[in-house]
Amino acid sequence: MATAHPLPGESVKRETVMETISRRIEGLIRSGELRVGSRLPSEPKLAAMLGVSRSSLREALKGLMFLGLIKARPGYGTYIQSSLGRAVGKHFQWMLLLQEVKYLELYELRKILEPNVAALAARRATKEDIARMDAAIRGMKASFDRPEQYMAFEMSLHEELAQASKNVAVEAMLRMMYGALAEGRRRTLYLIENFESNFRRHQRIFRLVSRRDAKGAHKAVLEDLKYAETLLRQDLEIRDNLRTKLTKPELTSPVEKKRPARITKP
Amino acid sequence: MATAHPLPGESVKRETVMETISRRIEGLIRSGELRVGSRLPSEPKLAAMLGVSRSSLREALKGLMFLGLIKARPGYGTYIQSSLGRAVGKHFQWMLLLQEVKYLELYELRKILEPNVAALAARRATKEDIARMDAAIRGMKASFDRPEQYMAFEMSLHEELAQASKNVAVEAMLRMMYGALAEGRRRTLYLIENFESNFRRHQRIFRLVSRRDAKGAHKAVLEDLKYAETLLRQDLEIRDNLRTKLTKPELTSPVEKKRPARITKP
DNA sequence: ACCCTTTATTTGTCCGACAAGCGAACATAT
DNA sequence: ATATGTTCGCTTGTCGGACAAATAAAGGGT
Repeated sequence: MATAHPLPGESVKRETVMETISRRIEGLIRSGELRVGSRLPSEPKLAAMLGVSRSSLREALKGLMFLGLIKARPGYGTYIQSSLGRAVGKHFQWMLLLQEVKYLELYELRKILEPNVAALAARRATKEDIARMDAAIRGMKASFDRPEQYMAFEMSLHEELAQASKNVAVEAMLRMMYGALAEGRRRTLYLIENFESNFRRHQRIFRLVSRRDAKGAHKAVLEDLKYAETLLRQDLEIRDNLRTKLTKPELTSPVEKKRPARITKP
Repeated sequence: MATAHPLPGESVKRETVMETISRRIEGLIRSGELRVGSRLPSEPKLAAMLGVSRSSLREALKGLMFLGLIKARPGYGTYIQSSLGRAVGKHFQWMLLLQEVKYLELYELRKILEPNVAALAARRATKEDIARMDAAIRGMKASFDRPEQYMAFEMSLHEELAQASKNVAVEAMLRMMYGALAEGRRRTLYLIENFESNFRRHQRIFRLVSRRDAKGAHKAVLEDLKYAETLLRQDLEIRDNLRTKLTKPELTSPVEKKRPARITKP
């Protein structure tokens, strides 16, 4: 018959209602009828417009909601919102959860992205950007004894840096990565054995950015990441040693559930 | 009091069923009960297990489907699949659609990511990776007269480079960016006025990677991107001139739709 | 001028039903 | 006995209707 290969390409499946609605809404946006912030028709009306039931429409809208494209509030309506919300990082968080992304790989990605982002920020940050970074730095300095608050301020500093790069694509990428990174935040929290040392490195980065020293900021961020990576690597080795010693073979059985056979009728 | 800031965090809204189910499924994956490739219970059973109706469950599953986490086939079942599918780039495509990402910003991001990816690939590519890259190169050489086929081979070359970096996080980021880039593919297609010149630059990159010259590959990719960026910039200037000459002020009115007032009852 | 209640609208959830698709078991024919 | 067509149960896709919860605007009372 046709091919012996499994033919990885899509098979000839009918278009589902969800895809249809997705395309229709995309068309509405392309034509300019729908903009960011504008309100969608109510679900019954939209369902009538598209010629589908409200149930099917709702499933499609839920999909767009998961993507962060629209936001629905009961009694108020459904609105198109910027997709730069914090839901953007969901993908990466799930990938990390599914063990597809190793934690050290994220640090390699960070070493590629963040130094360049700092360099861009050093060139393009406005006075307001620098003021917000300064606020984050001062917040960090005042939170040596509150680890989670310290981490929150540090994260806001990184987000301000991303915003100061004045590149929305770069900002979205970083936000996504930070979302995945926050997933394992607890793992790295106790790694900061010395908050003052961590603070000094961040303060140095901030000063270089505020002085428009792009190359210096690039170098400082890279050094900071390398240092953090060594800490993480040591921690992973310790954990790995523990795991190999306490191995539990009966728990590692990858039982693959097969489709249960149908019960025969007598 | 707590803080004078507007407190950008979420307000105290009740958790919706969708979020609950999302968390529950996340828990099932964390506990190892669900792995990539394993089958979820059928919708009626799962709804009973979670104590919700099938409708609500389906909406939540639809959200996970949009994220590319699960895949459902009628009459067969719902399975957990790798999230590295081609649906990953949806976010970026939508952002580009919503005019949140400028096209030139994507090139700035490319200039940050791709040279480093090429350097990683030069260090880590296996023989099989290089063989696939060679196939892509040969495909490009044989497609000078078929633009879309040429672009397809060029894209596959870039994907092979990403895969050869042996970093899934980097690969996912690149895949996402290429998805957005493909959105404006037609715009850039005719910019390649000289396919042989484009081919030579790519061939040079491939040779440097196959010879394990990380620094050389880094430099070559950066030069290629700068060249492509100048072409794009010229094109954008031409388009901008046309637009300012043909300006239609009556179309620029950003009419913000307000919620329609309720009709008073006499 | 301020506060409370009412009311229409909108989204969230649930239920029941049927169609379409799939795979395994069964029945039949060659 | 092998091969082929059919039946059957299960699963997802779609539909329609119904009610609850939330929201904002209008209206009324103080």
